Amino acid sequence: MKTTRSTTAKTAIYELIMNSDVALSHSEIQKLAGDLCDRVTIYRILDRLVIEDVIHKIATPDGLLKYAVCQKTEKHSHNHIHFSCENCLSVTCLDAVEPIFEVPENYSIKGVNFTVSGFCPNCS
Amino acid sequence: MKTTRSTTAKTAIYELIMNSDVALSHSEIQKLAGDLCDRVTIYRILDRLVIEDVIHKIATPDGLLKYAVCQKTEKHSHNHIHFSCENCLSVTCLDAVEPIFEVPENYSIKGVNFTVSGFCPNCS
DNA sequence: AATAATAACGCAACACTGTTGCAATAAATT
DNA sequence: AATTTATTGCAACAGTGTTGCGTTATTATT
Repeated sequence: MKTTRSTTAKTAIYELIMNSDVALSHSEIQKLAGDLCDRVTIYRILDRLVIEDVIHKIATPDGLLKYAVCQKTEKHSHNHIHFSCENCLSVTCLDAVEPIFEVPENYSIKGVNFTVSGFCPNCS
Repeated sequence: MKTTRSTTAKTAIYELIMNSDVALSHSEIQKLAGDLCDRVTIYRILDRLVIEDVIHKIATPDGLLKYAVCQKTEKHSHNHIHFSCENCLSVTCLDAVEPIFEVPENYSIKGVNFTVSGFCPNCS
């Protein structure tokens, strides 16, 4: 069977995302990582971390992908709101807030991606 | 002042989006439009239609941008849920459903982008 | 209806984002 | 230490979106 290995690049990138208070895009991670590894490797590491469920992917209203480690509460939930600042373009997880919604019963739900945009506390 | 003009390409593209029951991406519109106009023109027309507030932009969980004309109810609201099918990749507006949520008061809200993903009625 | 002003267009070129194949490297197991 | 193979780097490619500029076509004005 296919196992997963922990490499220097993978741990370093996980640390970057872990220690950031905003969600990071691939290009932001690339800048932060410097010459840690090739940019293709960053893509592959991000994919793996998402599959391993230690980070999650967020699409901003402009279609840019960002990655964040969410606070794991009692049971981990991706069912929370993200805030996307139109001014500084930062994306943050609003872990405390859980949206309430319903969909028609013939739809089956596998995941949610809720993003509210506007101005964050720093930019208001 | 800068005025807006109605051209054949613009009306045709608006018709395409209008008559589609799912949200359309740029490339889908390009295929449907054939040799109606250059692909750069499609980008510019989409931007204008969004600014004119007759269509709205949706980011799928994979960061792909799609465009749709939403049903205008009594007062037009972009504050509804979109459904993104993981199988057929279609995006539809669930106009009837309005999510309930709260954000901390130091955030100011200008827009929302709520996408639920899973399997649509056709793919369940 | 002809003219003038300029929004919109086509084309070419570019920048950014993400993917794939393959040989080389390094992590985990024996 | 040797073996297995997951992971990496590199090169090349594909898709997505943008910009500049000369030309075309829409709209308003005469």
